[in-house]
Amino acid sequence: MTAASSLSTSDKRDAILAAAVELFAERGFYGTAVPDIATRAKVGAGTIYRYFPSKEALVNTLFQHHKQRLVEAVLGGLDLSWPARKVFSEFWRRTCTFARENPKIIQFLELQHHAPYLDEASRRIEHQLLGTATAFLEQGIAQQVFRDASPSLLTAIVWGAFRGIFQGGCDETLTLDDATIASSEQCVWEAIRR
Amino acid sequence: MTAASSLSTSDKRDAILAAAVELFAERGFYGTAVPDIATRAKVGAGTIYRYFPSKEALVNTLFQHHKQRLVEAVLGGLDLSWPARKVFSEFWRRTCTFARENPKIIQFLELQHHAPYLDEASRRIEHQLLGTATAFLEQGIAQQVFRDASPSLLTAIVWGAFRGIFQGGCDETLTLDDATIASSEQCVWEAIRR
Amino acid sequence: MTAASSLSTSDKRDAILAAAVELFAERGFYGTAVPDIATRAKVGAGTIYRYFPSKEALVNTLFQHHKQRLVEAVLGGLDLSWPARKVFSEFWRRTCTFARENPKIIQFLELQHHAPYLDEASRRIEHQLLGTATAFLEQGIAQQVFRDASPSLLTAIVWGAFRGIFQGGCDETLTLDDATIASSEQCVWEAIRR
Amino acid sequence: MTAASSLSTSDKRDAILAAAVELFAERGFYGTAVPDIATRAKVGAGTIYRYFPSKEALVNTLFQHHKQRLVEAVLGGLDLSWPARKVFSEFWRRTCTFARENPKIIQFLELQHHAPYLDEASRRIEHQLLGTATAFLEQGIAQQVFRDASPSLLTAIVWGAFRGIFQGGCDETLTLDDATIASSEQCVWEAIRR
DNA sequence: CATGAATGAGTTTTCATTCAT
DNA sequence: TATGAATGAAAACTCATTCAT
Repeated sequence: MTAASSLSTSDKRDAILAAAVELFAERGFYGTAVPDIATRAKVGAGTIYRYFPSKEALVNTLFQHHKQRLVEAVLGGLDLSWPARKVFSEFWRRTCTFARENPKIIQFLELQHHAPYLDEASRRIEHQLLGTATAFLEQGIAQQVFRDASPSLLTAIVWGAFRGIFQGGCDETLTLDDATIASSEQCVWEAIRR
Repeated sequence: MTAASSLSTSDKRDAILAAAVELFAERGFYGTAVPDIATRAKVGAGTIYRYFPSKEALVNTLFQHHKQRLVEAVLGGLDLSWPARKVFSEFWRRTCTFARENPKIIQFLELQHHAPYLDEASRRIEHQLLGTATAFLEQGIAQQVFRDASPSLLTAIVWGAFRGIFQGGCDETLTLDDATIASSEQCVWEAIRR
Repeated sequence: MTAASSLSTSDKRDAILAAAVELFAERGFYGTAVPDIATRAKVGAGTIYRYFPSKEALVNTLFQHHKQRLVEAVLGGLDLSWPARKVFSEFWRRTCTFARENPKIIQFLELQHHAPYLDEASRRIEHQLLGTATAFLEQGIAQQVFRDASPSLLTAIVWGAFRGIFQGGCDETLTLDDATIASSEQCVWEAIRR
Repeated sequence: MTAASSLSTSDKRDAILAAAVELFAERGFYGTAVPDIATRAKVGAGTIYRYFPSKEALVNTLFQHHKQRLVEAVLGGLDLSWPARKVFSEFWRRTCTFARENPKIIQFLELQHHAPYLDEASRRIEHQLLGTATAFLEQGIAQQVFRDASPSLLTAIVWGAFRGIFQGGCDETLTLDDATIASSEQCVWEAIRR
């Protein structure tokens, strides 16, 4: 067998992950059959079980991997000691850009929110972004940059607004272009600033 | 036989609806088996099919019923010719109150968003609240009460923020008390006002 | 309650029998649901079980009743000592007339042929007509009126031909008018006569 | 592993078809449960759905396959320009031989007559044998070989008689040996000849 | 290592039968 | 006596997972 006629091991695993994230995003976990993932990944159904012990393990692997990517894309190199306005602006721009470039992944991540099949590791990572956001907001509240409200409330508003906008993009009632991102940033900033 | 020892026909239907809305809210449509609904409703599995022709018909009945209740609770008696600030305030207070009193229902409604098993009637009613919101925002934008942004964007931010806050309430990272509602209203108003 | 507002006991039983024979003829035993019989008979589903202990008992009652009626209609007052030609002619005319006047009943009886749910009594009566026919044919063979073949074979041909013609009537590829009956009698007579 | 210890894919499909035709012949379509077919075919219940999309598709596949086999066995190489007596003789001998060698199949085919679950293709093929028979009889009537009766009537008598004889064979009131076949051919020929 | 046919437990749904009214 | 709502066992069918090749 020549190199061209087969995929390397890692490529197969990646094909499975890519197919699964799309299908889970489109139809949800219970709505997606393992053989359908295999078909879209162009591998045999049994092959999936060489890389993942179960459908649940697969969805958890995906969740942790992509949540991590999101965290890195949004927080990587962000310095919370920068001015709050700049931090927020960066955060918003990065989040929206990530969403624009990886809509299926955001859709996938949001759909799995609090799902019963997520394991401990997935649940832990789910709170990572939230934790950093809360820390940032607490600091800003103390410095009287942000409204004197619970950091959880401000986090809920900011992340909720992002999800609403992202969903608008998916529904095609909204276009996630630069102008919209800038405009939305302004709105959400006003929601939280003092 | 005493009145307490048996349920009337209508009570059984109601028990099925109540059990189903809870389970769908907790586990989603595909994650909920019909016999689970029957068990929680304390009826036989076959009984469900005396009231609803299929699991899909059941979820659509629930969706339409509760979405209608939400629309009425939020929009009933609301006069869009009132000052925008007052309309918004009423809308926000009513929405949050409904969510506080009917958390499972909000959770259920949000989970079914754009689900493939929703029928035409469900999809139509899904857009009713959105349509009124957009009309209200358009009017406010024209009157320079709201920011000069697309009404869809403002809708996405307001409804997204509400969902974020509601989810915080479910996660118990937030308490939906009157103070939080008032505080959040202020935040979201600032997000959209000019 | 006045006499006009309710059916007598016997009328209900008859309504059930009439509804059941039609449905069994149209859809077969397994294809007919008991509640459908109740609906067509305009009685409650439970009422059927006041007259018949089970669906199987109902079908056996029907089978025995109508098979008996058929036997009487075909053999009643027939004297096997008449000339064979006349006996056959009477038999054929009576059978075809019964079929023309009671198509559903013939259809029902033929559909249940050798069904696993028929009980001993039904199976016994199923052979009654056959037995008389065989006796008649044996006598005719001995008298060299009929072909020198096994009476079972002649019976099979005569009854098979009748069923074929009857089915043609149901399919509307044939009209069971007097001319057709006379013509068919001639054919079938030629098949068996010496 | 030896050849005997496993079945090829096609063997499994064949085992399902063979088990299904027997059970449908014995108990009818509605009286046969899919798991019963699986048990008799010695496959898992799910396996049936790898080869046939539904129970209805299975029965239609069987019907079309075996009806086609019957048509070929009876009509293959038959030349309607041969003398009518010879054509009839061949037809009768072939039909009876097929029935003797494939009793379950004849039983199966006759039981499905005009069943509501038969699809268009099945219904079309059902009329093929009938059509040829009618054409042959029409020609013979025109040539004054056959009785001056409607071809449908003669067809009904011939096919009905065959079914009666076949059923006698199943009931064991008749033996389908060569003598019986020859004798029956003579009888039925007399029924239709001028 | 890769496969995909095979499986059986689990799903949705039907229906003969019961029983409180 | 008559009812029809209620039931649960069993039907058709699906799909996560296994295993022989």
